Amino acid sequence: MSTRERIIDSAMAIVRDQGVTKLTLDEAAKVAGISKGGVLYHFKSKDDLIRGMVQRLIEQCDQLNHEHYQRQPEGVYRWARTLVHACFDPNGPAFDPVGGALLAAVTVNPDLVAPIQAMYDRWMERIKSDSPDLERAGLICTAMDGVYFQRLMGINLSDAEGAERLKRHALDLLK
Amino acid sequence: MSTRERIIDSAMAIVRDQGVTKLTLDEAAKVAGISKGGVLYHFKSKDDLIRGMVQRLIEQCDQLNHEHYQRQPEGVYRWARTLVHACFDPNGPAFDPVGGALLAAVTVNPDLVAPIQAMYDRWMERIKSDSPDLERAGLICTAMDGVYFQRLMGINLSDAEGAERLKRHALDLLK
DNA sequence: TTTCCTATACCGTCCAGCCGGTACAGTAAG
DNA sequence: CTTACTGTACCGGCTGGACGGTATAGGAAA
Repeated sequence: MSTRERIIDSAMAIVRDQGVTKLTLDEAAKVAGISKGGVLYHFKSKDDLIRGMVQRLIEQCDQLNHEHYQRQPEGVYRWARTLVHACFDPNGPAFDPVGGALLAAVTVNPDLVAPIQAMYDRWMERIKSDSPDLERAGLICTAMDGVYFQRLMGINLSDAEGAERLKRHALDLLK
Repeated sequence: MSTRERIIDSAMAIVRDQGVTKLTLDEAAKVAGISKGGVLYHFKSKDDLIRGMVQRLIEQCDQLNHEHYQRQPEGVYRWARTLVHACFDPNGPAFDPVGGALLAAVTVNPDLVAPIQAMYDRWMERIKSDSPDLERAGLICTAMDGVYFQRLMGINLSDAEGAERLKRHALDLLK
């Protein structure tokens, strides 16, 4: 794996394990096993590093969505179903909150969220394209955001089995 | 209004207007019109200040919920309906992101979210008490979290009228 | 030799927390 | 009444450390 990728991994791990405020160039370098100079060679500023993290997050989300899309049977609500499955995929970025990048971005510089907004817009287009009842699909997608939000914040509205039931219920509504 | 309350107000305003990273004791003091020493007299540390902000947020949420609960007609899903109305109340803490306190808490010290978790637990108890279909109520509450999340992050899944339709759709499901 | 990558040393700034003070009550003895 | 004392609220300077960013040199591979 390239050094650049290792640095992003490290930054993600820091945000996940220690919190956003502990994400410093020094710490990222230490975790990645190189010096601060090395980090600053690959990312010309801290903002740039966060941009890289957000980029990574988006790529992982897109890839996961495409994987699940392929696996979903054709028919109405295919994209919405995809989103639900992706949201609950234990190996996806929705778990193991790689999405700490989001928090880091919002915290340090709200402008860095722009690419995420673009990702949302893309999703919304897809949802629109194959959802007979847009209100219903929208509600469920928003609920998926809620799930993600709770995980990010470390808040639990329901336990593990509750989450499983939520997922099934959402999918039931998309038949 | 007491100085202590004024300081919390100022801290909230800073998070809202300038971002979490700009929340410093100096700045809070400046906005509140007192000195840093004064701030530290009322809050013995920055964490303590944030605790105060979170506390305030919770009180506002609880109060808003009780107001809306009174206004809701009796019957099933009364608490769930309350939550939806509170979430879309333009004068509630869900708008005018006082909830920056949440972000501040998670950012600076994840432990400070604990009171929020307790608030969620209280809500969940209430929802359980009067919802015939718990899965349905849970899905909708989670969607409300999603709405809040999007507002916090400055992300829009849908526009203003889309939000209004979402609200109506949620309430239709709770009849 | 040139290019790519990494290490070391350093600078300026910012910030949390500390602390010695001030102002101003109230209050109680003399 | 007045003096002496006490507690509350607040001020503002200081310090030690952390952090972002720069400059520059070392070294390996091609």
